[in-house]
Amino acid sequence: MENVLSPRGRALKHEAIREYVRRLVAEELPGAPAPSERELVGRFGVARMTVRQALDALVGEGLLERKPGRGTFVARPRRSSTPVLSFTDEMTGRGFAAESQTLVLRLEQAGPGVAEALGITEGDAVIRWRRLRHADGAPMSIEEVFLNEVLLPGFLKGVAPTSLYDELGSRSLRPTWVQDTMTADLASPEEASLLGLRAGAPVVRKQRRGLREDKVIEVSRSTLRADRYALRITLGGSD
Amino acid sequence: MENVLSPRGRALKHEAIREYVRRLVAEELPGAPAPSERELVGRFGVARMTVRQALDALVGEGLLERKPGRGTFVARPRRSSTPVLSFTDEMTGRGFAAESQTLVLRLEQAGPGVAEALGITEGDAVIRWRRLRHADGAPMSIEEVFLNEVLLPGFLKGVAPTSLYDELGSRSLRPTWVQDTMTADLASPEEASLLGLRAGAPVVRKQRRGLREDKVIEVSRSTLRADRYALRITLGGSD
DNA sequence: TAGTGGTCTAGACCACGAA
DNA sequence: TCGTGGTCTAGACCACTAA
Repeated sequence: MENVLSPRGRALKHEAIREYVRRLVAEELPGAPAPSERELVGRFGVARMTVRQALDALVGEGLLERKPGRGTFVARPRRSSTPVLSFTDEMTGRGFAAESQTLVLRLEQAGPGVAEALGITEGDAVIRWRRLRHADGAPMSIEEVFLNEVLLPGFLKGVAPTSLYDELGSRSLRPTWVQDTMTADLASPEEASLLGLRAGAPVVRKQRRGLREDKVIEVSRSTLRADRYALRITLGGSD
Repeated sequence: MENVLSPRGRALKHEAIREYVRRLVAEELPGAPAPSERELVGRFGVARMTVRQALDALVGEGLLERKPGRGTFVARPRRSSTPVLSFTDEMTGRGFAAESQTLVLRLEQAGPGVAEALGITEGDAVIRWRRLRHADGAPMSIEEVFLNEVLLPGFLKGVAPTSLYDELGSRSLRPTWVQDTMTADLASPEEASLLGLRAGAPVVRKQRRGLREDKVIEVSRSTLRADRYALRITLGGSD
């Protein structure tokens, strides 16, 4: 039987089995049994090693767990480290409505600091996007993002997207990991005015480098109201 | 040939091969070739699937990477999320000498907040340990840790350990993951005095729950000088 | 006792990369 | 062309769990 589905050639049996089981199990609760290995051998007419290869992948993903002598079961989702979220995702996740107001959106020449952080040359074109971000209508933070213009042709011509990360995602440029640096400081008069604070109120300063496959996609500086924002992170393994 | 090495019985061939390769490769630089699968088949007199099982484990650990058509090679260490570090580890890693001065170390009854956070009952015995922490001789932070006394019998009788995490490690209670919450604030007069700041200077407040296998080991509150401390974290996948 | 996952064999053909 | 990893077969015996 020939197969022309994937450009690379044949459909792989272990992939077919893996996706079959993934779909079967998608809506099951943790602890529900998955098909046994021998059952899948029968269903797909395949060697047991092939079934095991498929299940190994799902076990590696944390979707399934094996219990020797008992069977294979849907695993409870593993606690994981804090994922990379956009402001919008983060606020939505906390039950707030995220809005934002663009203060600056234009092409500039990269200064030395931004060039260094983005891994480009000083004077190269960068997109600078400064926004005042609200949660449930109240000002929350000032965010200034710098993007490498070369990676984002036509970015300025489109309507300003609501979520930067969604827009990057549509170009397959959503950062998959970030390096954040955070500290505390006092609000400057301008910041205080934008954020509705008195000058000298405490703020969180956050710098971010967003990367994908070791390429810097995004560099940003944010100033957040300390009275409304706490960073919550989970670090460490998943035992 | 009989084998009595492991209490469970036989030595597993794939484990033996895995550890053999791990040792071989331990001191190699990234990019160095690992033995080919067929070479290991010959050396161990074993089926190729068995060799693959051993190598799969090492690939899963990120120690090796396969390059189809070329071979198997030592992988460059994967960038990982920020590990769980003690204050001592963290300062040492940044090139500072870590010291600390105990302000309070005694048994108390858990208040409602601490009891909740530790997952015990209000009034249960907790160890409270408050320290002023220095880096290179200058005050850096005030840290207050609460520990479940039941898990740490005799903790107060011993000499106060330098590193809490080392002490916990010796009892197999070192947290393997932590939930941190951080925000910015202004130093109280007492904090300012201890930290050598003027009152109203910005500080970072960090709350931590340290866990091991879903059991809360440690709860802490720290106040850090914002002018000397920035939190650096890496989040996200490892592509 | 019957079923499960864990381990293991001794082959096979394929696509790919380097020489 | 030759060696590599990727896939796959059709069995086997084992320890363990649950009925």
